[in-house]
Amino acid sequence: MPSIKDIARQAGVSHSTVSRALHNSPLIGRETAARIRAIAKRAGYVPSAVARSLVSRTTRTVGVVVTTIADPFIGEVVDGIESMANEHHYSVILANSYADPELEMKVVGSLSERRVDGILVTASRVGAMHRKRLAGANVPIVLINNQHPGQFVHSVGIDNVAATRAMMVHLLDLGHRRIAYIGDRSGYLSDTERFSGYRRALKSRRISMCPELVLHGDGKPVEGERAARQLFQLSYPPTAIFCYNDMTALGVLQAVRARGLKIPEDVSIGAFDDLFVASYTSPPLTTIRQPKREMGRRAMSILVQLLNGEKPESRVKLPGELIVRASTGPAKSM
Amino acid sequence: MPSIKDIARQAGVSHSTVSRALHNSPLIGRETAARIRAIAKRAGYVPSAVARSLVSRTTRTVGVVVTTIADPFIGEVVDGIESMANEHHYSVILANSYADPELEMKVVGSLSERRVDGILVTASRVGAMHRKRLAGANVPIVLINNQHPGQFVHSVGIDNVAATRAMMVHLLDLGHRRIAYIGDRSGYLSDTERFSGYRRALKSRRISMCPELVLHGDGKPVEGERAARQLFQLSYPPTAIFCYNDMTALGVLQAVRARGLKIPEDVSIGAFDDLFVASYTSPPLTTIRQPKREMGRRAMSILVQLLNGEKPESRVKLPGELIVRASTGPAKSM
DNA sequence: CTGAAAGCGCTTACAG
DNA sequence: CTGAAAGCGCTTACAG
Repeated sequence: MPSIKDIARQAGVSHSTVSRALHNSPLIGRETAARIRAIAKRAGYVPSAVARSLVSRTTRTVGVVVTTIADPFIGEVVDGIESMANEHHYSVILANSYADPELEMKVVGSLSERRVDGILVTASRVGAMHRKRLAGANVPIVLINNQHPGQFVHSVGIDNVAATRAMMVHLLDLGHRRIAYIGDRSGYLSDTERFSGYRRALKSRRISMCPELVLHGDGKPVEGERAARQLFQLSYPPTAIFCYNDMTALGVLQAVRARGLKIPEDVSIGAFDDLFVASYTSPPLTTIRQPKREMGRRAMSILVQLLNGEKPESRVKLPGELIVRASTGPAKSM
Repeated sequence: MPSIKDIARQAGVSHSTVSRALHNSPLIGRETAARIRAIAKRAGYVPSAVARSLVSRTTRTVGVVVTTIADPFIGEVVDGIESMANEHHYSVILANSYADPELEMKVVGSLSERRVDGILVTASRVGAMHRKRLAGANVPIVLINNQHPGQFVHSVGIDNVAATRAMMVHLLDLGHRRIAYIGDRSGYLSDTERFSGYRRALKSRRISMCPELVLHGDGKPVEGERAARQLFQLSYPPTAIFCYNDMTALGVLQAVRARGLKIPEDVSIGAFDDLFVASYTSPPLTTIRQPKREMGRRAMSILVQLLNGEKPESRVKLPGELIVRASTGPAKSM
C-alpha cells in the first residue's frame, strides 16, 4: 500500500503538501492539488485510518456489544445501528458476550484497546455487573432495551406499559375476562413493566386479577409450553393468554395444539416483539411490534450526538405497535 | 487515557522499558517489570491498538460484509465468524451492503482505509461485480455460500448436491413420484446445484422429470405461494414439493392452507436452510439444515490460516443434514 | 538489563 | 502557496 510519502516522491513535493491536497485544503494551488490527486489515484492510494486515528485521537469506530448476533431480535437492532453509523461515517465493531461475564470483560477490554469512540449495548439478558465493566472503557455508552437502565444515562427502549395496555384493550374489547399473563421470571424491567400494564388494564375495567393466571417462564418456548399446560389444567382456564414475548408464545402454541384446542376459538394468544416468525406461525400471532431497526438507529443517533458534544434526549421510549393477526378473537362465551 | 510515557514517568524509567515490561520481555528485570506492571494497572493503562497497528502494520481486524445482518441466516453465520475471530484475538468490523453496489463500494473502501487484515463475505445475493471491488482491498478474502465462487480462491459452502439427494431419497422412499421443484430464478449456483441434485435423484430412480413441475421463485414467501398455486392447478398436481429454501416453503405453506389441503396427507413439503422458523411452522418443516454457525467458524478459521501464511483448504464444502419433521409423509395413493 | 533513536503514516502549527 | 518539524503511542534494532 502506497503511503503519503510515496505519492510525495512521485509528485516531487513534500508529504505535507500531499496531505493537504488530498484533503482539498484551500492552501494548495489548484493545479498542484489536481496533479497530486491524479497521482494518488493512479497509485491506488488509500489513506490509513489507523495513522489518522493516532493523530486525531478518535477512531470513528463504535463497539456494539450483543449477547449473540444470532438472536433475530438483535440482528434487526444491529442492522439499524450499522446503517445509521454508516451514514455518519462510523464503523461498527461487533462483539458477542454470550451473557458470559468473563467473555464480556474480554470484549469490552478489546474495544477499549481499539479506542472505540463509543459503545452500544443490546444485551438484554445481562445484568447490573455491566456498569463498572463498561464504565471502564471511559467512553459514552448507549443502551438498547436494557433491563437495568437505571445505572446508565442514555438508553433507548420501548414503552412497555402503553404497548401492553393496547394489547389488553384489544383482548378486553374482544370480551375476554380471564386473561393469563406468562411473564419472565428473571426480574427484568421489561417484565415488570408489562406485568404492570397488565394489572392496570384489568383494574381499569374493574376486573380483579387472579393469581393463578399469572405464571412465569424464561422467555423461551419450552417454558411457555409448560406454563400453558399448567393453565389448561385450571378448573377455569383463561380464554386468552398474554405472553411476555413471541418466543414464549411459540411454546404456548405447541401446548395448545397438543391439547387439541383451537386458536382463537378456544383460546386467544397475544405476544410481544413481532419477530419474523410471528407472521408465519399457525395462526399468525397477534403481537406488539417493537421497532427494532428504529431502536438501533435511534441509539446510534444519540451516540453520534454525544460524540459531537451535543446533549441528546437521555431516555428514549419508542412506542410499540399492536399488530392484530389471527391468534386473537372473540372470547368464548362460557 | 494514560500512555506508555505517563507510566514511564511515574516509574522513573524510559518508555521503552515500560513497553518491554508490559510485554513480559525477558530482558527486563523481574522486580522492575513487576513494579512497572503494578503502576500501569493502578493508572488504568490500556494499550492502544491503533498505535500498535501502525507499527506492526497489521490490525488484527477483519471485515465482514453481509447483505444485511437482519437476515436470520446471516446472523448465525456471523455469530460463528465472531466467535472464531475472538478466539484468535481478531475483532470483527461489520458492514451491510444491502446488495447495493454503490454502498458496497463504500463499505469495502472503508474497510480498506481501516486496514483490515482480511475480509469475509456472506452476501449470497451479490454477483460478479464483487470481485474487482473486493480485490481492490488487497487482502485475503474468504467467501461464504457465495453464488459465484468461481472467481475467488477461498470459499466455504454447503454440499448442495448431496443434501438435495438426501431430501429426494427421503421423498422418494415415502413413495412420492410427482415431486415438484420450486427454485430461485436468479441464476445462483446454489439453485443450479440443487436443481441438478433433484434431476439426478429422479433419474437414478428412472423417473422422468416433468417440466411443468419445475418452477422458479425468488427465494421469498410471496413467490413460493404463487408457484404453489400454479402447481395446484395442474391436472396432475405434485404429491410433494421441494423448495429451494425455507422462505419459499413459508409461502407454499400459505398456499396449501388457502387451498384447504392437508400437510403431509395431501402434499409433502421439503425445504432447505433450517432457519429457526422452520421448527415453528405448522406443521414444522422437513428441511436441510445448513450448519450456519459452523460455516462462519470455518471461514474465519481459513482466513486465520491465510493470515498466518499457511495454506488452508481452498474450497470447503460442508455437509447439510436432513431434518425430518412433520411436513413430509407417505405419498397419497392416486 | 536499560535507554536513546528511528520509524509506522498521518495532521497541523510554525516559518518562510 | 509550500516545506520542515513535531507529535500522536507504540515497537524494536542498536548501543552501552
